[in-house]
Formats: sequence, C-alpha cells, structure tokens
Amino acid sequence: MPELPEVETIKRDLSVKIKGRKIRRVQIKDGFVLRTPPAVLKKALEGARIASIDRRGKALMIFLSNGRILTVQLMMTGQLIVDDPIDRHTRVVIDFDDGGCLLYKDQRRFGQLRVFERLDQFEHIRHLGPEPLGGDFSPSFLYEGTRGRRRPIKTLLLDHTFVAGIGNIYACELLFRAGVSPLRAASSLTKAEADRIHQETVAVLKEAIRNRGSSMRNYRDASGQQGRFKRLIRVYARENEACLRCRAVVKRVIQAGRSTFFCPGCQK
DNA sequence: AGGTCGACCTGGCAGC
DNA sequence: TGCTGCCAGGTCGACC
Repeated sequence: MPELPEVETIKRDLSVKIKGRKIRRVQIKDGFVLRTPPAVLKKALEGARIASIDRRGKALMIFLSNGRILTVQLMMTGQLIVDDPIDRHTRVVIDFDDGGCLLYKDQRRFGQLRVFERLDQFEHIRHLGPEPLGGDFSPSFLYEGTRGRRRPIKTLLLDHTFVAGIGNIYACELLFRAGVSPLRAASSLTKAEADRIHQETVAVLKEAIRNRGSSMRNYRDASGQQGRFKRLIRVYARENEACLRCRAVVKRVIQAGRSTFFCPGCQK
C-alpha cells in the first residue's frame, strides 16, 4: 500500500477535489472490499456532501455532512481517483450530482471500506501509535520505546502500534539515511543512534510528501498520477547494486516475512 | 507478552 | 507460448 506520504498526498488532493461535492449515488461493482453492508453504506452516503478528509496512519477518513464517516484503508493496491474512467479494478463508484465521480480501485482487493456514525467506532485507529510527524513522536519517545525491546529496529518501526504510518519502503530508507542496520536489536541502539533514526524518519517522510509519494508499482494519487519520490529512493529494491554512499553491495534479507534492503558497508 | 508466520488476493515478470 | 515460482507500499489472527 501506499504508506503515510502517499496517503497524505491523497488526503490533500481529495480535500481540494471533492470537498463540498454532493453524492448522488453509490455503485458497488465488487462488494468484497466493503466491511459495512452495501445497503448501509449506500444509505449513509447518498444525498450527503463531503465535509472534510483526514488521515490517521495509513487510514483515510472521509467525513460527511450527515455526520457519518467513510473510512478507507488502501492496503497494498487500493486507489482513490477522482473523475477517472471505470476499469476492471474499479470496486466502488461514488457519483456526484455535478456529473463527476470518486472511484475506489483495487487490483488485489485487500483494501477495506467502512462507514461509522462516530470515529471512536473505528477499531483500527484506536491501536495506532503516534503520528511520526506529530509532536508525540519525539526523540525521547523513540529512544525510550526501544528500551527492553529485543526485536530488530526495522520491525519495530513497521509496527503501527508503536508508530503509525511507516511502511516497508520508508523503514528501509530512513535506516539507510541514519546509518543503522535494520538487523540491530532495538534495545542495542545508543541515544545518538535513536536520535538519528528519529531525525531521518521525519526528514524522509516530509521529503516524500513534498514529492507526492513513491510509485514503485501500483500507487497513484487522486488524479491517477505517479509520485516523484521513487527517483530519490536510495536503497529500497536495489539488491546487488552498489551502495550510493560507500559502493558496497546492497543486500536483501527477510525480516518478519518482508524484504529488507540495506547496505552492510555503511549501516552498522 | 513479545515476536514471527501465514493468509488474504491479483497480476507482472523471470526463468525454463 | 505457456507453465511455474516468486514478488509486491498492509494488516490481522494464529501460533511459538
């Protein structure tokens, strides 16, 4: 899926493109992605206006004028695209009364759409750790959070109950920039190393947002365009290539079932 | 309790 | 060409 920078880009795009528009009807092309009964979802959306859009971790929340909330988790291949042609991956069509539409597309159908009456009913976000670009994610929070944790620092950063929104690409990238091996036990980090990880987490996410995210495969923004951050990626998906910093060979290992890319030469 | 591993799906690509 | 196996920005429940 899109990680935090990609979801943030979609949130900002949607805030411009669909805020205030009135929903005329909802077409369910494939109910598989719905975690709310189709009739309930249609009843909540049809006739309502888009009031605002927010993000928590990788989850999007679309607030409606009637107080209901449509939540969207894009998972690996979900897309929210405005005024785009319907194709075979289009699962939900939200038609506006001005003739435009918002499409939910999802090749792999891992994504999930729900409707709530109150946000506190959205179980998922209750378990999320702090936003990495918010004030609660401080250098001391990160350092204290690593104490007594023997798991590798990379899997800790991917754990959204620890910190929200960091996915596989940015976990690899920020550890590369911080010069810390993803294999290191979290508890083994020094204060200086934890500080560097905190600094690079914030820097890489902000830089990715400025560049409208990374498109490795499926990610598209709300206009269907790719993100520009891919060309700024330094280690992810570069197995067996020369490290851009020290020319050592970039390695790929599996951690918690996911590919990790790192440079054994300059990540200690 | 903390941490890892499948399963959930579809499709593109490399190798034979 | 066509098959097989591997891989993919996430998340959760089952298991050790």
